[in-house]
Amino acid sequence: MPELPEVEGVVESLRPFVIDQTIEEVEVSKQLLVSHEAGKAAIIKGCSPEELIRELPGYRITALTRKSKYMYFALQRKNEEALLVGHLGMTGAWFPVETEEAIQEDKFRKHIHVKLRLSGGYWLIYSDIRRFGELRLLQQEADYPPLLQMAPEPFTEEGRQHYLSMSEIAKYRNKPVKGFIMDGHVLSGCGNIYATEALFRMKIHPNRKVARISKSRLNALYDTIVDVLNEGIARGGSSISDYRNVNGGAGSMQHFLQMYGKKMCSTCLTETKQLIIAGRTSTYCPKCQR
DNA sequence: AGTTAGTCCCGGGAGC
DNA sequence: TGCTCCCGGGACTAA
Repeated sequence: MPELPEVEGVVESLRPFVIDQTIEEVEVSKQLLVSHEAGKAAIIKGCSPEELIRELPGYRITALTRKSKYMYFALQRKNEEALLVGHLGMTGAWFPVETEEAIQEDKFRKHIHVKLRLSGGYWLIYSDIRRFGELRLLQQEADYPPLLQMAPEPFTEEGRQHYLSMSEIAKYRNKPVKGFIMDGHVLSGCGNIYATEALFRMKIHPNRKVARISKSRLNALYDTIVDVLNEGIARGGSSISDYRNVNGGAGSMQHFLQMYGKKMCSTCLTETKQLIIAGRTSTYCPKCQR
C-alpha cells in the first residue's frame, strides 16, 4: 500500500511527463459513472465525473508535488488557477503511456478509471483496483479543509516539533504509540508498513502508551521513522501487494523489511504476534519489543 | 464537547 | 470450482 515513500516515487517519476503539459481530454470509466449515478463517491470526490470531464480540459499542469500521501497537481488556465489533488488509497497507480495496452498487468489494465489526454500526445492513466483512491478538483487547497489539518512534512524541524508537542496533548497521551505515529494529524505519511518497521527497530511495543515513552525515546523514534521513510524512498518503495511505480515496476523495500508481515522475529527467531491497533493489524516481536 | 464505533468507497486473496 | 470473509487510508457521522 502506498505510504509517503511510494507517493514520493510516483511524484518524482511522473513530474517530467506532466510539467507544462495541457490536459486536452478526460475519460472516466463506465464503472465509475455507474457508481456515481448510484450516489456513490467512488474515486472522484467533491464533484461529478461529468464536471471533471468538463472542467479539466484546457488546464496546464505547472507543478506536481507531494504533501503527506497526497499528490498536488497545480493547474493553470489563462489567469485561472486550480488544484487537482490525488490520493492512491490502497491500490491506486498512475501510468503515463501511449495506449492502455502499455500497462502490463491485467489487474491494473482492468481497473483503469480516469484517463487524461495530455498535449504531449500520450495518456496519463489512473488505475485503481479497489477504488479507495481519490481525485479532487479544487480552486485552492483551503477548499478541502482536511488538507490543512495534516501534520507538517516529517523531514522538517517543524514536523519534529509538531510531533513532540502532540505527544503532550491529553487525547494522545493515553493512546498506543502505533496509532499515534500513524495519525496524519501527528506525523505525515507514516502508514502501517513504516510504523511497524520503526517500532521494531526501536524495540518499542506497538501498544505502549505515548505517555509511557520518555521524551528522548520519542525523539529517537522520530529519527527512526525518518530513516525508514528515507530508506523506502531510496529503494523505490515497498511493493507488498499492489504498489507499482509509473513504469509498472515494483519497488524493492519489501525485501528489506524486518517485521511487517513476518511470522518470525529476524533478531531472536521468536514467533511474532499481532494486535489490532487503531483498526490496523500490528505485527511485533513479544520478546524484543517492550 | 470530546471519544469511540460504525460506515463507506471495493476487489482480491485466503480458507474452506 | 465456488462461496464467504476479511482487509484497509481517511473522512465523516451517529452514538
